[in-house]
Amino acid sequence: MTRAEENYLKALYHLSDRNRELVSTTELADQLNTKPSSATDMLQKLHEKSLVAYTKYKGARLSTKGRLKASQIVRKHRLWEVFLVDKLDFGWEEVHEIAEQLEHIKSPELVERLDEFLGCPTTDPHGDPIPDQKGNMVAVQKSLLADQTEDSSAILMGIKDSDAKFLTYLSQKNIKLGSCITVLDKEPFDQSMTIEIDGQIHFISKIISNNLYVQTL
Amino acid sequence: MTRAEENYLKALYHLSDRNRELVSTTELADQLNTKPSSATDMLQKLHEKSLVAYTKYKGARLSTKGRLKASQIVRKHRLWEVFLVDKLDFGWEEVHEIAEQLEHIKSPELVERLDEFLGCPTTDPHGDPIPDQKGNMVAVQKSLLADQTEDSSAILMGIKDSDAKFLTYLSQKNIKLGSCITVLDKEPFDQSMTIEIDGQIHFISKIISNNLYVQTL
DNA sequence: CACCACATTTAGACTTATCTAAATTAATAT
DNA sequence: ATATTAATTTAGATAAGTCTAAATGTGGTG
Repeated sequence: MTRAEENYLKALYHLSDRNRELVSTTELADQLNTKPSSATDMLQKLHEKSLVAYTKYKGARLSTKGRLKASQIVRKHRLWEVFLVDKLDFGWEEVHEIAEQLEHIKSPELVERLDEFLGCPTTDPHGDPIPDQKGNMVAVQKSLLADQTEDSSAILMGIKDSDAKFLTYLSQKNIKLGSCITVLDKEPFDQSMTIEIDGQIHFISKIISNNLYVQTL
Repeated sequence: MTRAEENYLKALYHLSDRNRELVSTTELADQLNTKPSSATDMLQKLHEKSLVAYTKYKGARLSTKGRLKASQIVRKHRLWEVFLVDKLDFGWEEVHEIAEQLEHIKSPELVERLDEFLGCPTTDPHGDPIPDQKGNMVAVQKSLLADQTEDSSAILMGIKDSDAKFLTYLSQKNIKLGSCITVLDKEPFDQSMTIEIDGQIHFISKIISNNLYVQTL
């Protein structure tokens, strides 16, 4: 498995997670910052290798074999993220790029020893579940902060789209996984919220609250 | 810096460490399991980039810039080896291959945090010194076990050529870095030795004793 | 049902790193 | 000093992954 192949499998894994449908070459190319023609080439190659079910002009889907491969890469990515945050004290906004590299290290033994060393975590620093060796993972019960009612409290469980800028924004406001969030006020007009975290008051837009997964208390 | 470029710099670093002379394309190619023609191509490329001083038909030597780059790769390699052995309980014979991959991870921040996490070690699990960020390292006072006299004792400080088979051989005999070795008998004829380690008696050939660095007590 | 707009694929080119085989240079021995 | 040998370099080919531009297919709309 080359690095490029792994990246395509991972991209398909993430895209079909949400869609459940066939993934188009354009979607795939966008996800990977490449051109559709490159995606076509790679899909044909991965189809040859039985990692992807692909029909010309229709789209692609991971095969069982491909999904397993992809989940193992995601597993590695998230375990390394836990390592970087828990052991090396990186901030959660700094780890994605480094984990993108570490996820390609080839050594099954290493993955399992790392897992054990970290105490077999089930979620990564952004709240995303870590697949086990077979690709299974615990389904975390997550709802959006945007859907919380006024005066309710909830625990921050995860981030929907964790790009570095957003994570930095959260860090600055001292918002972390596990933080208890109380909705003091919810504006019916634009759905912006006034929330309390650790005694601090913040005003957040719907864009923000729509990007935070919580578990209602 | 591509991975191939890094591997060539590292190979030059290791070869010129012992030689101190110009490195030939054949030597370099052998070290990397490639052909001399490939080495020629890469040397020209690295010369363009001012990482290597190379003159046609004569040989190559790292530039100051190239040596620094190379030492940083070696630094990463050895730090990761310490991580694998100290934190993940790998045997010293298992870590080289994995570290060959990890040494190419690009993140200066990661290296320094890893260093700190490991307690800023000065030698790797095979007793080789770990360069600092500037490429400096502590010169360990090492002599060969083969040169020890009868009835003397010494501490095992390092391995000269640490290939996996040899390391496995040592593991099986429970010979580790830091072990105290007493030379009970030295055969003048073939220079084979009878040694004692942790109360156990072993017979070793000159080939073995010539591959073990010790510090005389 | 034909046509248009858009998505998708193909064709051909480029880059990196490698190889084999041929040409060239250096070193050595007569 | 020259010829032979061995190392080295060059030339041309290959494979992976990407791109641009051109060709082709798909689906919706009038």
